[in-house]
Amino acid sequence: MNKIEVLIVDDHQIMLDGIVALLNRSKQFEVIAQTTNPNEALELIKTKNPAILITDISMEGLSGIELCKQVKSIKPDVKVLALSMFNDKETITEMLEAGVDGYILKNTGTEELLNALQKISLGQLFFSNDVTIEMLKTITQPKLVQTEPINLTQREVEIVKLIGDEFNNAQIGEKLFISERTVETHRKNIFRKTNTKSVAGLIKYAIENKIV
Amino acid sequence: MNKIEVLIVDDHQIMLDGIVALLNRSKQFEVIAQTTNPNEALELIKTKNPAILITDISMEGLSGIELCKQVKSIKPDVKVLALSMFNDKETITEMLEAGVDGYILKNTGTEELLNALQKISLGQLFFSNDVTIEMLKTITQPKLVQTEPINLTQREVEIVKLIGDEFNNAQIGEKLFISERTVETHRKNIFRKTNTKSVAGLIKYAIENKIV
DNA sequence: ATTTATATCCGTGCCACTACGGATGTATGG
DNA sequence: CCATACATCCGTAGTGGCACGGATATAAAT
Repeated sequence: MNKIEVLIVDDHQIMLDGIVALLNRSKQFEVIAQTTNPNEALELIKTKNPAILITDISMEGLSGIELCKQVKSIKPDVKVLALSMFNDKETITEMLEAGVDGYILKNTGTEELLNALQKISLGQLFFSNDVTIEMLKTITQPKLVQTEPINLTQREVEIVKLIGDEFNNAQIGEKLFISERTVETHRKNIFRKTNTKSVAGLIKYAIENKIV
Repeated sequence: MNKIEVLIVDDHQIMLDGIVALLNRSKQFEVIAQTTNPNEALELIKTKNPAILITDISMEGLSGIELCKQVKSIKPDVKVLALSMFNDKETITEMLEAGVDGYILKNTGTEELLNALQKISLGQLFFSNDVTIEMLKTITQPKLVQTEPINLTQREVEIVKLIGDEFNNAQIGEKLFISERTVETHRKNIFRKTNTKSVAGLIKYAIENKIV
């Protein structure tokens, strides 16, 4: 059975040595190249053609995010595993957009790294638990804000939504089984409450408050 | 070593039997109760106090989503693993919001189920690869819209901004030293180009495209 | 040279929405 | 019991925006 060929880039020499030593003990993976220079890594990928690239995220010269994007554009089949100290939402989101196949934190155990490499080599994705939790927050958080600061009554929120969907007063009346006049009154009250004076302002308010 | 106690609810009897049989062979987990009725499941959780609840998502009477929410509110320590046939974005998002600890697809292998149960019992999260891919889409998709092209001319963008600032046509005309009629024409063209028919839609478009 | 996109301007008529000022019934809470 | 908030409804008057159908000038693209 052939070993899976891995390329590692990390501008911290110690970290780099550590990972290399760890993988050298593995029977499944083989480090075919290593570098502290991300630009050099890009060249190595072209020439050495590894199956997996393990990359640090914050590096001088070329960030892991940029590196990942470039790798994916020139060699889409190369799997990329991001290795980071941080698990902030922004970095994670950017890495995901860059098309990363896995993202693990540097403080996680060695078996986590091997686990990740295994999954990734099978074409699956792998994310550290902490990273998954952050992803979850990104997905659910916007929805949580929704329930917080709304002065509007339930009925008024309904009206706002329908206004947002480009319905006019008559149509809204039909949908809610109320008179067009009532809709007008709600509108009036909504504008007063939201301190807006046109549909433009209202929609901005609605979007800010996640009503639409 | 004590076995981890599991409660299973699935309104498909065959599926239920299958999972129970599978877990009965496991040395790590023990099925302490099973039911096809989600409402009964809720009662069983109160009385039997399992460590993990495995639940189907689409069930008659009480959906897995609602069940999860209720379980988490009365017994926050009970871990919930969702089992579903589908991996659509909406269901996944709803389950995440309900506070689920894991989500796997019914077509995945048995070792995936055991894997998930292990992780979850350790307080971690577990999601099937397909589910993770959907989550990824949810995170990255909204950002992709952002980079989409803007058909509007410079002048039109100015107008849109001013509309967003709640100015009427006359005021916009004053500010830009053009006739109110010209503003109206621009408006007309803007609505056509953005494929919107009211200020509401326009502002939504403007916000999505970062014009406002 | 002609088409296309842009930016400017104009008239007319209609209707949706706004402003203003009411009214009624039902909860909820002090 | 009364005040308050909410949801419902109505009339009148006025106007802002929309539809439709034009026009002119400039610049870039074909």
